Amino acid sequence: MSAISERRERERAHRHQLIITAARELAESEGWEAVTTRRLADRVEYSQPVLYSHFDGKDAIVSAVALAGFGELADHLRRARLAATEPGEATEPEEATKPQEATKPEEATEPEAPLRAVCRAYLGFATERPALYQAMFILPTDLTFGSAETPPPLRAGFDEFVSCFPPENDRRGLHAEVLWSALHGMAVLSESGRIPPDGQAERVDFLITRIAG
Amino acid sequence: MSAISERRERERAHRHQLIITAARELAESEGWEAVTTRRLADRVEYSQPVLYSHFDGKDAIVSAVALAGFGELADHLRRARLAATEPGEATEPEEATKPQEATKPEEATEPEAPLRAVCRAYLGFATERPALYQAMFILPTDLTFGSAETPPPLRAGFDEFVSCFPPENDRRGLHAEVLWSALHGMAVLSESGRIPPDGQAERVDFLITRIAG
DNA sequence: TAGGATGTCTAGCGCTGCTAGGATTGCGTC
DNA sequence: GACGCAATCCTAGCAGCGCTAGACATCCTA
Repeated sequence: MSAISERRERERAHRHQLIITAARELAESEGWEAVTTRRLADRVEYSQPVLYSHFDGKDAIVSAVALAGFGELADHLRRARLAATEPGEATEPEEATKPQEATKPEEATEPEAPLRAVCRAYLGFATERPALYQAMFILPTDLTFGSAETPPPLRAGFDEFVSCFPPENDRRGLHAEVLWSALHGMAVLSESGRIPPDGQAERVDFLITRIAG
Repeated sequence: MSAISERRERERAHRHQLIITAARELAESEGWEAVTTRRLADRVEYSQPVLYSHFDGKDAIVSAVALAGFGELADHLRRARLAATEPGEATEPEEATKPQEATKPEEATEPEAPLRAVCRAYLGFATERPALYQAMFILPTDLTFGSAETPPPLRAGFDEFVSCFPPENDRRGLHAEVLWSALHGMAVLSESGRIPPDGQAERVDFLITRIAG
């Protein structure tokens, strides 16, 4: 009875992940308004009620996608930052695929290189995965941020911003909050066309010179 | 036939405004998810199809509320800026109600006083009218921003940010974009609890010192 | 006063998120 | 090896959504 229930639990976990993946793919290809419980059930080849045996509702599914997104974002930012601090000395087990926003080698000598790399990586993440970013920051989710039970991935991303500032800076947290706010604002305002999307590089340059100084 | 059709057009315009006002009030008291076409029709004491004789759809109603919001925001920012530049010399026809975020008199001598006043006014606007702000920046609307037919109120608000920087600054536009982005990011991230809402004042202080310098 | 245009409402379509209740499957026990 | 039970899954349906076709009433014009 043990082995059997173990197998079932394994299958259940697999299906749980399948739902999350299907929701994300559907959102990335057709937008979140196309992600309905019926279409999602169709895609995972189960009936609608199965979704509700895994999640409390649609918002919980979006939250699960968003949570995975925060994990990816933290990873993305961390790689960019490490690649910009000490090239070749990264503690990563293997090379893996370097983020597209990796800074050029000569920039690594500048003190604000990690900051620049993280900013570019953040905006790159937002523009390349708009649906995922939307789930993380715009759609209503069940995720709680400020409290004790905040999931680790949510903190990890923010910590990457904090790590861009020297440890002796006793207002790192504040600086990271403002930096994050500015980047998020730039991401969503340019995505919706409220500021010209072309000027993103110029804006982030200006932001870095002012924040880092 | 002229007087009659004029009266009808007047009534129609009045009802048009009534719908917008009702939608806004309903959203501000119960949130946008409570604004359904049925409830809205109930509130204006007409049937549903009447709404569609005034607007192309629900999004268009939200857009109308948002557009009014942009007008109010521009006005709000302008008052704050003028009150901070030259107290008593404002070209306003009358005193009217001064915005709550008006700076203290002694701040008016500082060069970045208008900037500070506008920033505070902006964040005050966002926190005091969350539903309106949501319609303007988060909900899907029909409004177009970057093009030639962009409604004037949408430009007016942005221009207030530009006016915070000296005319000889040839990168005012860029600075305004970054400033706006940062404020918008702070507004939405603190509203959703992603950054602590309490630290807003500290953050805006830091932002101003870095942006103005 | 009849005709016609204008304006409004009733009723309903296809969709949404979500759920109750029954059918089916497969394990554990006698 | 057959049976009872429990877990699993699906069919069918609810209330509500945005939106609209077509009937009805109302009012101005001739």
